[in-house]
Amino acid sequence: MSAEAPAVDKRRQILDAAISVFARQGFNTCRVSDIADEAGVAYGLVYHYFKSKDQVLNELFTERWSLLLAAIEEVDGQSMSGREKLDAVAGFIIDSYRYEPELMKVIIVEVTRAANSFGRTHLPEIRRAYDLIAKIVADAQATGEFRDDVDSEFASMWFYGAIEQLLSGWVFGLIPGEDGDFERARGMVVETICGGLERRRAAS
Amino acid sequence: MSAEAPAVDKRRQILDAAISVFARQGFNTCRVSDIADEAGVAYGLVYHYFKSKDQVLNELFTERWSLLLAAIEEVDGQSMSGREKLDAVAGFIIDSYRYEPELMKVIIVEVTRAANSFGRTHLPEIRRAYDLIAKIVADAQATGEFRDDVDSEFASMWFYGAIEQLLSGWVFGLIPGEDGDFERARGMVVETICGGLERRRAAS
Amino acid sequence: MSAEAPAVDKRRQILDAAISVFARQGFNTCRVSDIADEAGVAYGLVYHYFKSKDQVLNELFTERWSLLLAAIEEVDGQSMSGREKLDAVAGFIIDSYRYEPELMKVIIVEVTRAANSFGRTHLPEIRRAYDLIAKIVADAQATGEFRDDVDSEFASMWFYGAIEQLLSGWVFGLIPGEDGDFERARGMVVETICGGLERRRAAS
Amino acid sequence: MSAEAPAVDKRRQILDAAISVFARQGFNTCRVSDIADEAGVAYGLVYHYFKSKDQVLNELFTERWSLLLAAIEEVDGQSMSGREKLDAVAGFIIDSYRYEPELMKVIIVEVTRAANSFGRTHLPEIRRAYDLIAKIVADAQATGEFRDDVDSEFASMWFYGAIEQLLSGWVFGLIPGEDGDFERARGMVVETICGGLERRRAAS
DNA sequence: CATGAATGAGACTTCATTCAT
DNA sequence: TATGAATGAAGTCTCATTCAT
Repeated sequence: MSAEAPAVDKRRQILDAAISVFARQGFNTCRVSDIADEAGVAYGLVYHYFKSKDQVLNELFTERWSLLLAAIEEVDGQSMSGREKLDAVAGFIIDSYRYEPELMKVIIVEVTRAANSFGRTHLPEIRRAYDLIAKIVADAQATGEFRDDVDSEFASMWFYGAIEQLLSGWVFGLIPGEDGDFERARGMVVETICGGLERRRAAS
Repeated sequence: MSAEAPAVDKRRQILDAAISVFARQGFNTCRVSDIADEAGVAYGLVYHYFKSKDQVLNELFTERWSLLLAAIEEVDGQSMSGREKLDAVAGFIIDSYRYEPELMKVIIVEVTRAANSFGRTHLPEIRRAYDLIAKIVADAQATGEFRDDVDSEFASMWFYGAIEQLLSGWVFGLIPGEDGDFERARGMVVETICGGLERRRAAS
Repeated sequence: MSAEAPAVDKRRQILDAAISVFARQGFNTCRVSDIADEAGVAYGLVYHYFKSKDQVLNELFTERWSLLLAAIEEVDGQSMSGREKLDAVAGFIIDSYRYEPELMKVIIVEVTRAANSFGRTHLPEIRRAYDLIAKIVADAQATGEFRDDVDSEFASMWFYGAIEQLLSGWVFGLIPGEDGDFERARGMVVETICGGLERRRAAS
Repeated sequence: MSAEAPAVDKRRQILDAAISVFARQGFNTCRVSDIADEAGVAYGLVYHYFKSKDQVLNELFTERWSLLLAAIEEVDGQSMSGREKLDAVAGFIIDSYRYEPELMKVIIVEVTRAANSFGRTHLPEIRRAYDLIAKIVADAQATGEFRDDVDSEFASMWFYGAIEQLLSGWVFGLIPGEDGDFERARGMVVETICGGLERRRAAS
């Protein structure tokens, strides 16, 4: 009855194909034709929708990263303890990997760590995430929940780094990534980092 | 009187030049001729000493990573608490960056996170480091110093990931990396991670 | 009452747009989409009216060149001296540039001098113009107006070449092309070439 | 005994091959691989010696055009009548074509008339030639040899244009270009143009 | 050891043309 | 008539590697 979305959205098809190809072969190694083949479209169509191979990756990153930023901001807006907030953030990132491991692999491997190429390009957005996490920590320090002898900016690095390393471990197959592991890992990383950040109760 | 070492060791010169060039431009982007130019040697000489561009990076990585492994092993052999051991390991890595930031940037950016190329190649050595750290954690759990409800393998990831993220922050210029910051950061990261791993003393 | 011509003749619109685009960017450099954009029509419409990009230029050339041929033939049919005829021809060509500089630029730059592409294709028509001019010269030689020790075919080249170079000078901005210059240039070129071709009156 | 020039100068080989290929197929139509094939060298070697396909043509043009400029300047420096000077210049250009027709074809077809690409690039050098010829005319006007009611800059256009058209005629095969024709054409073009430029002796 | 010319496979990108709507 | 998405052949340029000297 109503106008349907087009049966196939070729642009989306290309982006999805790119995720698989980038994840499998890496951005530098794969060819544009690999993406087109994977998407089942003609070579030139990639250039109809995207200005360059770079732009495909940029778009994938931006698309996903803005979800992450939105998620952190939303979490931060709620009235929760610092631990609860960090737990929610960890959960979001880990679930992102759980449900879209290829995309997250691409983002971590090709962007956030690519200090000389895409990382440099997207630095403002990447930094924004660190800053948001740092703010969560700083707020918890202000309420007395977290100790204040650890710089919040640095703490943000420990927290994000620990999680990213976790994802790397799964990407490399170094640590078990079965179904239950995701929840367990999330509990442990929050327990460890927040445990380290929390003010100790006076020992007897 | 005696035969001196050659005034200049061209092989070393090339390796050192490669560090700078890889750090500045990235492995994929730079050309072999850039390395030769930086080293001040003829183009073909790179291929006299190295089988390929890849091998140059492999050598740089292996050279440095084996020092790291040796350092961790040595630390582990000493009779120290878990916290003291991890502190020593953190110190070694941070000092590596402090004194050779370009080399460490190359290793992190081009190898340990390069899941589709060099990271895959050097996985055994990289894993070895994680395993050694995990062992330190496991031993401290066995003595009761560290809580045992956190998997030592995962803990190893948090610890290493936190430090690598720290280095990334410096590489990207996201956090201050002045002289005093190195010691401060080391104290804080150990305090945070070990603090989170240590068994809580009974609260009053 | 009667069917009107369409408010806009898209075909004409495309041809006119092509003149501008070819003049500005050159035939080889411009894209078919540039023509469509300039004309304000859809991409594919160019192919509705023309078989290929080449055909657009062919049409522009033929359209204009046949006017030139007709003009020369008409001039030649009149009872005038050789000088008067050449003056009329020069006037026609110069006025063509005066009123449609872009089109004439395209014809000269992209066709009459393109020895390996369009020039070769349109050689018969181009040659026809030279032949008509040569005939004017030959006739004037037969009447004794022009000296006959200069081959009429060659003379045709001098005459046409001088004028084309004049247009080139304007196209390149090498010589002044203000309003009065067109008439002056015409007078001078005819004076020079015809002066050189005319039988000298006996010197005293 | 003495050091010989290298048996083969590959750079020269490539330039010479480019002349043939550009003349035969045109700059735009030919591929870099055609040049390499014609020269009998590997594809990449073209890029070892030249930064781009464009630069090959630029070099060919500059190399030849500077000879032309030098020749005109030398001619202008001698004590000759205007007619003699123009005769010498015409001779130089015609001989250039006579002995290197391919190169001259390339220069005329691909550069001096290419108003949107190479012609624009080399405008200063091209203009320099016109200016030198204009100076010869102006000097002859000052001595009273040439009439002064024809602008010297315009006269330069007629002269150069007539000769270039002559060469075009040969390139297109429109006029005979056998051995004797070169000298004849030269005599005729000088006779015609200079005849038209010279002050008429008073008619009886 | 040292040099740098020579090789050639490979990738990105462009764009004329077609075609389904 | 009109649209613009889709196609894919083709060409330039790069650069790791080899090799003759």
